[in-house]
Amino acid sequence: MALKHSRQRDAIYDFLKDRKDHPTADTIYQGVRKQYPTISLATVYRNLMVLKQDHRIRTVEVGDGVVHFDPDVSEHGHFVCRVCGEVEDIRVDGADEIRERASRIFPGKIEGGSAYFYGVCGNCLQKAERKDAAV
Amino acid sequence: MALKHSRQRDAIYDFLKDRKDHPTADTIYQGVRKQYPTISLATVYRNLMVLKQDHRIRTVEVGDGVVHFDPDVSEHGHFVCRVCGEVEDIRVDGADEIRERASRIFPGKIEGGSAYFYGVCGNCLQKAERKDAAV
DNA sequence: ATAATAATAGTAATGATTATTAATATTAAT
DNA sequence: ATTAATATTAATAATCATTACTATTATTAT
Repeated sequence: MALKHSRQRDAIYDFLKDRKDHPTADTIYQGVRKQYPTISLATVYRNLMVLKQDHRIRTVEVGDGVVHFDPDVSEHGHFVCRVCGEVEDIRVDGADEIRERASRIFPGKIEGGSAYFYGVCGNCLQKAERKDAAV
Repeated sequence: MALKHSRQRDAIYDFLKDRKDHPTADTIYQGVRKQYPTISLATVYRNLMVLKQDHRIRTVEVGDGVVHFDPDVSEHGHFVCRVCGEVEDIRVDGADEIRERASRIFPGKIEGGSAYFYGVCGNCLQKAERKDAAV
């Protein structure tokens, strides 16, 4: 018996599974604390690692020095807004084609991949336009 | 006058510019120290940020909790070996096509992107095969 | 040469993550 | 259901990368 059931792990996964905003470990900790007031931050970290190893969640690193977590393990990329910092899913066809092409030219074995896009999100773009118009 | 010249910054860039192994700030620090024994780690970090803002280098985040630096700012992806941890450049055609397609479906403005591949590098793959053969 | 100020060295502080440990919860076997 | 084995937890200390601070030094425009 290598892995035992734990209510805390369930609560962590339940908190994360419906979210689309890629929260950090601390955000998850704050959220789960409402249901389990005595849960420890270390417990959150440990279980997030377990869930990742089980491929039930994935990590997203966007360059802000903090690891984000994503309950959607299907193939998709991430967009990071340089203004507000939000992380959004972005689905573009052709990723598997790129992966295949990469496998052909690469001497090792490619098992996975991830794509990141950077720029300004729709919301921040609208805000900037409104500001321009006001001047 | 916003930016003054500095020998330390030159030394940092010179150390990095010919390397293809994406060293970390600490590795760069250890390297530059041979020439500038009194250079400070904080100086290395600060100048790496300056060089990044000037688009003379880029950062590469591979999921090991440390930021790596790359003097090659041309469009290319990165492969990370899950066995030895090495980071290799990988150039696949079609990235701009993907970027364009993403721009079409995304409501914001996409200014840049980066692609990561994960797996086992050629070296580690050979080692594994040799090991299999030995058994 | 001088004045203005950007950059530095050295070090303290921060913040995210991981390690430690005694106590608790889960599970398999009785 | 009890027990025994052990995975998990809460609490907290420790680690490690990065950033902030500050008195001093280097660079540059005049």
